[in-house]
Amino acid sequence: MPKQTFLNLPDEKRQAVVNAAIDEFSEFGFEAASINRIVANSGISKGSFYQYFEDKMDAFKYLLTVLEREKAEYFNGKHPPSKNMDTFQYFRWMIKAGMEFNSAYPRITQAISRVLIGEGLYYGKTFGEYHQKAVDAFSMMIQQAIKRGEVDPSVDVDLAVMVMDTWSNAISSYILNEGMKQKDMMKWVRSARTQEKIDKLLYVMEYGLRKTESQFISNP
Amino acid sequence: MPKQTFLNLPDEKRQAVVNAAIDEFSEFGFEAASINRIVANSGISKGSFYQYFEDKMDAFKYLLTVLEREKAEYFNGKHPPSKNMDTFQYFRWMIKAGMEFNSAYPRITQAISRVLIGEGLYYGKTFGEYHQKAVDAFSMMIQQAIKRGEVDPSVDVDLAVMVMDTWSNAISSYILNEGMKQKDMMKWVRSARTQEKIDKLLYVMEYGLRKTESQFISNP
DNA sequence: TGGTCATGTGACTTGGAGGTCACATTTATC
DNA sequence: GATAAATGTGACCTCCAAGTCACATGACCA
Repeated sequence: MPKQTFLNLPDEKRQAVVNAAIDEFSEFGFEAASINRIVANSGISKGSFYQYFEDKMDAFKYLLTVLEREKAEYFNGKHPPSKNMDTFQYFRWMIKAGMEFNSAYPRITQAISRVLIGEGLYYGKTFGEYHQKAVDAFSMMIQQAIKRGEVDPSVDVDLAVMVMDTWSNAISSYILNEGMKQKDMMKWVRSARTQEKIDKLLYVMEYGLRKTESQFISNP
Repeated sequence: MPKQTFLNLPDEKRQAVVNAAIDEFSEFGFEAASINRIVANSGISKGSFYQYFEDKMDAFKYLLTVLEREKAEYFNGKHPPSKNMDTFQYFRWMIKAGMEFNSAYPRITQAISRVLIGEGLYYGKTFGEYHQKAVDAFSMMIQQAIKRGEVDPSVDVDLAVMVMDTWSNAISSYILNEGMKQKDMMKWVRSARTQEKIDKLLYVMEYGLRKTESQFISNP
C-alpha cells in the first residue's frame, strides 16, 4: 500500500503520478515497466516515488484499488433494468455494463488488463503471424461445418473462430497448469475425470455454436 | 533465425542450449528471461550464444520452430479414429490429441504458452486473491441459477465458473483492443453491431451452459 | 608441418534498472 | 521570526542486463 504521504498529495499531483503509471504499465506490462520513466513522465523525483511507494508492485497495486474504487462508484449509479432477470440475463447485463465502464475508463482498464491477463494472442503484435495459422485453420473448419449443414449458415464465422480459439487456449492452459501439479501428467490427462472435463467444456462450446442466436431467441 | 553454426552443432550440445532456453522462458517469461542464465545453464559461453542467435527473440523463435516440428512429427503418426467425423467430433479429437502432445512435451509447451498466452489469471500466483473475488461471484451466480432451476443441477459448478470467467476476460480483451482502434470507443461499444457481437458470444455460452452434457448426448 | 577457416571464450563496455541518502525546501507550530 | 516536522531532490550506489571483441582453440587440408 502507498504511504500516507502519497495520499496527502494535492489531487493534481497524485493524478499525474497515477496517469504516468497507467501509461507505463499499459505500454510495457509489469516486468518491463520502468520506475525511471514513470518518475520522468509524472514530473516527480525518484526520491519522491520511493516516499510514496514501496516499489513497482506497490504502485501497481494502488492502481488496482483505484480501478476498484472507480468501478464501485460507477456501478453504484447503475442498476439492472429489472428485478425479475434470470441469472443469464443478469450476467449479460453485468458484462455489458462492464464494457461500458471499460470504454468510460479505457486507459486504466487497459493497463490492468495488460498486466493481469496479458496482451493476448489475438491482439499482441509480436506473434501475430504464428497465431494466424491457428485462426485460419479454425476458419476453414467452421466454414466446412456450415457447408455440411452442421452449423447454421447465419453463424458469424469470425465469432465462431474466436470461440474456438478462446477454448483451445483456455483448455490448454488448464491442462498445462493443473497437469504440472500431478506426478504423472500423461496419466492424469488420460484419466476419465480429465477427459470428461475436457468433453464438458467442449460440449458447452459445441452446443452453443450449433444453435444460432435466432433459434435461441425463438426457443428460450 | 539461428545461424548455421548452431544448426551444425552436435545434437547433444544443441539440445543443452534448447533445454536451458526452455527452462528460462517457462520460469521467467520473455521479458525477464536472461541470456546470461541461459548461457550459464547450458554450459556455453556468452560469445557462443551470439554466434548462434541474433538475440533473445531469435532464440525464442527457434523454440517455436522446434515445437512446430515436434508437433508435426507427433501428429504425423496420429490419425482421427474415423473418417466420418463431423466438424465438432474432429475438433474434439484434435483438442484431445493436442492435450496428449502437451503432456508428452510439457516443458517446451509450457515455455511457449507462458510467453504467448501468459500465466493466465487462473493460475498466476501474484494476483490470485484479486481474481478470487470474481471467481466467488461467478460461483454464487451459478449456484443461484441452479437453485432457481435455470441450470441443470448436474452442471459442474467449477466448470461453469471457468466458462464464465473465460468469457468475461475474452470479451473484455476484445472490447479493449478493438475499441482502442475506434475514434469514439464509447460510441462503438454502444453501437448495434458491437452489442450484437457481445450478445452472440454470450448466447453461445449461455446456450451451452443451460444444457447438461447428458441432455446433449441424448439429443445430438 | 604450416596455414586457414570455423568455432569457442570470457573479460569488457555500455546502459539502464531498482534503490538510497545527505541535503534543500516547504509547511506548520509556537 | 525561530524551530521543528514533513516533503522533495537528484547525484550516486550496486547490480545485472545485452552485446562486443581480441584472442585461443580446434579441425581440416595441402
